[in-house]
Amino acid sequence: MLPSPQFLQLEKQKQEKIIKASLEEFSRRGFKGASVDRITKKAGISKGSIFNYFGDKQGLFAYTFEYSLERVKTHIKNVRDQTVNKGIYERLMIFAEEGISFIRKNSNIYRLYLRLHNEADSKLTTQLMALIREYSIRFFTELIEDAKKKSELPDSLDTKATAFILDSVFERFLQAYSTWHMGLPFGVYKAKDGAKAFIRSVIGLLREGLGGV
Amino acid sequence: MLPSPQFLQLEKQKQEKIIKASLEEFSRRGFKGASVDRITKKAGISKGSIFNYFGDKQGLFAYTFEYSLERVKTHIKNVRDQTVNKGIYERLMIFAEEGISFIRKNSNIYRLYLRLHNEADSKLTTQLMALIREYSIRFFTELIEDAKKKSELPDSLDTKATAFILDSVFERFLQAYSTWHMGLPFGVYKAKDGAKAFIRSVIGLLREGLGGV
Amino acid sequence: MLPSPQFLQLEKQKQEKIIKASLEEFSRRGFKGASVDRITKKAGISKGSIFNYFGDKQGLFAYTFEYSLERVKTHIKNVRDQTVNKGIYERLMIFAEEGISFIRKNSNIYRLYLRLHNEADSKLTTQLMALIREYSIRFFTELIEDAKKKSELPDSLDTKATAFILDSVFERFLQAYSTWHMGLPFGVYKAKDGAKAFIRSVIGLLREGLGGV
Amino acid sequence: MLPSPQFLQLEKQKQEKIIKASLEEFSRRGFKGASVDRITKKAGISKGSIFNYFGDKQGLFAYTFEYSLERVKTHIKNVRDQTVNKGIYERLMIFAEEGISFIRKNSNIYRLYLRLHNEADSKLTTQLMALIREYSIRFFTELIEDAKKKSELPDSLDTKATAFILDSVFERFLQAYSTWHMGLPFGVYKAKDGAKAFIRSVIGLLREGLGGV
DNA sequence: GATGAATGAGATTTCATTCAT
DNA sequence: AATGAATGAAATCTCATTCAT
Repeated sequence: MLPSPQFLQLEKQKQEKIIKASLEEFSRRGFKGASVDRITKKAGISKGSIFNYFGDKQGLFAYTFEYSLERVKTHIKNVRDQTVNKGIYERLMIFAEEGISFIRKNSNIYRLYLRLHNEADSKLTTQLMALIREYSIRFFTELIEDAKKKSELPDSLDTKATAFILDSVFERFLQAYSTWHMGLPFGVYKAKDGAKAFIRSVIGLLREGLGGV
Repeated sequence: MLPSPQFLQLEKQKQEKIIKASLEEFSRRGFKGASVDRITKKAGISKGSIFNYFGDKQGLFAYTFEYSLERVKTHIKNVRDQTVNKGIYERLMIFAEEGISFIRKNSNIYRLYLRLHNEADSKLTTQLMALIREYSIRFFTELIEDAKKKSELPDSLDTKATAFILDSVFERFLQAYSTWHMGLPFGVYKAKDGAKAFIRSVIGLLREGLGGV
Repeated sequence: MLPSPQFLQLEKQKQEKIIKASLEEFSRRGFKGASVDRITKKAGISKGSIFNYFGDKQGLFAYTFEYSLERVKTHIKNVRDQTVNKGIYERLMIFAEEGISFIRKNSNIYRLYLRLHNEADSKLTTQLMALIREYSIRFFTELIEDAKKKSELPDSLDTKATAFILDSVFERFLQAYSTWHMGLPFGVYKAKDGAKAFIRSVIGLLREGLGGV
Repeated sequence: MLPSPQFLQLEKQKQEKIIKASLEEFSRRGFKGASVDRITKKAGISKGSIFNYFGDKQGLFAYTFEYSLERVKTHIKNVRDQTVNKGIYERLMIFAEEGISFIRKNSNIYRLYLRLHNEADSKLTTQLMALIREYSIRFFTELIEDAKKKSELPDSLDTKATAFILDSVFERFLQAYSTWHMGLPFGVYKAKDGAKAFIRSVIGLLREGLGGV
């Protein structure tokens, strides 16, 4: 899973150019569909070099994915740490906004994640998927437990079910936001701050409940 | 998107054998990973025929997908019609149970759907994804509007946001249930009726709200 | 080790063209040095076909080798059967003459055999070499035992050592004859019937012994 | 065929390390199969240096081979000189024993020689093979002529044919001894001094003749 | 209309050789 | 003089698609 020392000694700019090309190709075409040839051409390096750096196609994919995952984790950690003093609902709101912002700047990373559903045969992919889901669920679990401690949420709340709901809704929200075809049903997305307003409604609903008999 | 007349003139049994083989291959390996050769062998027909029937690999995939979608639609319609006289929360509960049951019997169809995330660049796949989401959202929208008419849900409820939440949570529930690696975080899935109990908690939470300050 | 049915259904002429091209390439360049591309071009078929027929490069090599070995075995069997009523020394002489004649017509087969020394790592090659040596030694052993039965050779003769000497000398003779660079030291080879005269001397020597104190 | 002055100016120890690594690689994998990378790593020098020293892979091979040949020549010369006062048959026996001993200590050199059969198209290899055979035949010719002078062998003996027989049998003996798969047919090889006893029988047979009508 | 052998573009991967440092 | 990262030609192999039978 480690690239060769040669790769790590490249100037950061070149490293990033390679990762970016790889990320773009894998996120648009999936593992099988991606062409190492296209990646090297996009990255402006030779075919031989990419194999020197990563051993084989799998190695390149694994590194690209881990690199991306690291960026996501860092992003999430940052948001968590910067909102530690705020209330749970405000935190969720900020988390959604920052998620949108992250996806806007890193659309390929999100697409790469969506791809993973696809290659479920390979052990590698299965493990990667498990990593992500675990990480995400754990994040929400911590958020909820923290809120209970601070008496922002009732102690009686079912943590697992709540984490599940939040994870589902937020993942779907970002997914809908990031892929144009998911956004179509929701005109609100087009309006300025439409997304913000929409997620605010959703969070409100989750808080108050749908109600009814 | 239409197979050739020759295909439609085959006896239904043979048609289904072909679709089943195709569904199995595409759902297990994705579009790129699927092998036309394996499909023809599993289906017991010649390589030439499959191209006569569907033009190319894409055509076979498209038809297989549409066929599967039709089955899902029929299933959903049936559940909707059979529960038209029940309350909204009971309907949701039955919908979840029937979803589990459908997936148990048609695991390949659900896997095929998950695969679609993967091939997002091809126009075809994008359109298919849009179809599904639209259909699913529309189903929940109808459910909610019907419940409002019957005064089971308050008129003031934001229909779009509610449909979005329900769609997110239910899709994720079925996804978690159908793929072993998603189920791991939730021990409840292993217990008899664990899934049922869990989704009941989730629906309860959605109804009552998370609460808190 | 069996080629696909498709290959066996080709007209014999085409089959032979392919084997001939393969034999030529492998015998001139060894396994590693041989290029499947060059073979297909020489044989006038497509790259895909050769893999359809033989699975992979190894399969092509194995079949080519077995095909050649079969021809050698048939040749040896024929000579043995046609000389069964002759004396041992006349048989050896005829065996040498027929060996020369076979090599003249099948120089590639002999070169392929010489190549095998080279690829001693691969299990396949090792097994093939063992096959040949065993076959050759067995042939001489039978010849000697037959001669003992007919009282042409003394019963006290050490069969193993004798078979070893005959095998060594005959193999080397054919080797020297077949590769121009081995022939150089022996001017006799150039003269008409020089080879015949030379091997006659050698057989005479083996029969009478070198003598001396 | 000459390495660059830079190579010759290296300390002998380093030169030998390089040749040893090269010999090991070429003798185990043949010319095509050998990897320059592995050689440089084993030798502890850089890839650039090996090309500075020997021009290209062929040059490295040629030098390695000549170096090895020189060691063989020296060995043969030593045995010849140290046995100059002994009888011809005793000399042959010692030659065989010393051959076994040499191969035991220099298995790579012998393997390299066996490899040469393989690369018969390259002019280089062809020339090298010719060198060896010529040298070997000349050695036996000298031995025989010397024995004739000393009246150990009859003047009437056909020198060329005799040299040919001895060369064949001794080469084959060493070959059978050095490669495990050649040794299998001869159980005698396994016993202590089995090889010695066997070659003694063979030499005895050559001296006395096979006999018979 | 059905067949399946033949095709060849394209994929991944290796490795001798070069050349800037 | 030595280094080793970069190169790219060439190798093996796959597989959707065609087309003669």
